[in-house]
Amino acid sequence: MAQENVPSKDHWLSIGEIAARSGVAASALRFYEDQGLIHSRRTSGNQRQYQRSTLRRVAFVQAAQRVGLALSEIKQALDSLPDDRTPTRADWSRLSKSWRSRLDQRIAELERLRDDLDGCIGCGCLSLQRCNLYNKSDRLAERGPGARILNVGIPGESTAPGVGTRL
Amino acid sequence: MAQENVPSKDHWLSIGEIAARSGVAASALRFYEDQGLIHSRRTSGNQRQYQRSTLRRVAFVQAAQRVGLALSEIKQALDSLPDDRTPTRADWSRLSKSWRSRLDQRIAELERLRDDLDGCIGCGCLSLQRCNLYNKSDRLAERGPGARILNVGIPGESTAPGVGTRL
DNA sequence: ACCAAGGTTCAAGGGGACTTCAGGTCTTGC
DNA sequence: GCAAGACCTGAAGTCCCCTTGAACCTTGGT
Repeated sequence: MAQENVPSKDHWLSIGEIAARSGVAASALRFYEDQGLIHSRRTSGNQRQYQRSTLRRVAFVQAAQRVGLALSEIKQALDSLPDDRTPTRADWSRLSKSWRSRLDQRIAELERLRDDLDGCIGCGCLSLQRCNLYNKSDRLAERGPGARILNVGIPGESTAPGVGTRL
Repeated sequence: MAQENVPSKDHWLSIGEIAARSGVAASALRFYEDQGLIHSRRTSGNQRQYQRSTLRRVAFVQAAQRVGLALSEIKQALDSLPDDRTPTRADWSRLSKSWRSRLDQRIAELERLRDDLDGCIGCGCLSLQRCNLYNKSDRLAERGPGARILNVGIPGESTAPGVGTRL
């Protein structure tokens, strides 16, 4: 654990180093690689070597996960970065710009939720018919959280029960 | 005015009704019940009957999930509500207050994330060692793998063109 | 040369949040 | 009084995101 300050451009990092620095377990990194979120080259002895920029990719994955995105989506975003060369400032900038809107969206959503909570449940009002929480969260939650994302399942399931609104 | 305001206190709802009005599948409701998030009594024929207030519990669950809380955590919050009687304004108020701070926390977190993204990744800086994104995303803030927040509500929105390899 | 630390693959396991299925029961409307 | 539809249970299946384990190979320091 030395020399991390040395900006040697072609300093490749082992999986253990990436793990240590990103805080992500090596097993998770291998998993990410399987999923195509990160990439490595191999040493003659078949051990993984990552570019430094991988750290940033991993950080991005973590960040995106915190926002609630699935790995498959994150992969899509990362796919827009060049594999062949280290991403430039512009590359990341472009990517981050598009994600900012997602973040903003999500933040707005949470703020709305908070306000609704204060205004509706918080006040204990019983007029749930006009409650934002309800009107928001019913259709909003297409298919509950948990694991799957949009695409999965949702066979002819009824849902959208006319939004009873009447509690 | 509305008939449904008539305080027929003992109007119990079937699981199908709860499902229709909350937009949550009956199977999910049974699951929630298994997990102790909601409760029911049974008819002589062993079918579930829920109090109206269950709708609010379910709404709360949905809302909390959107914030990224795990069911177990949500259960803890709900456990502070009385089982035996319909929660009062004060009950909900107490609960929502504690929850609000979580929401605020989470919102702040996302804002920080957004700013970091702009400031660190966005700018393409290479000083990842001091990068907030890194120092932040280390394990402790996260409650581990498992419940992921789902990003619903942006079905058509396809951020990454994907095809062009450029975002 | 040796050995421990760190890596590799592949397979299976696990937690969270549900859904689906099979087979049987209850309720309701005609 | 009967068929259709709603509901019940328990077990198994699914998705996602990893972790753990077994068995073996590579690297690096003394």
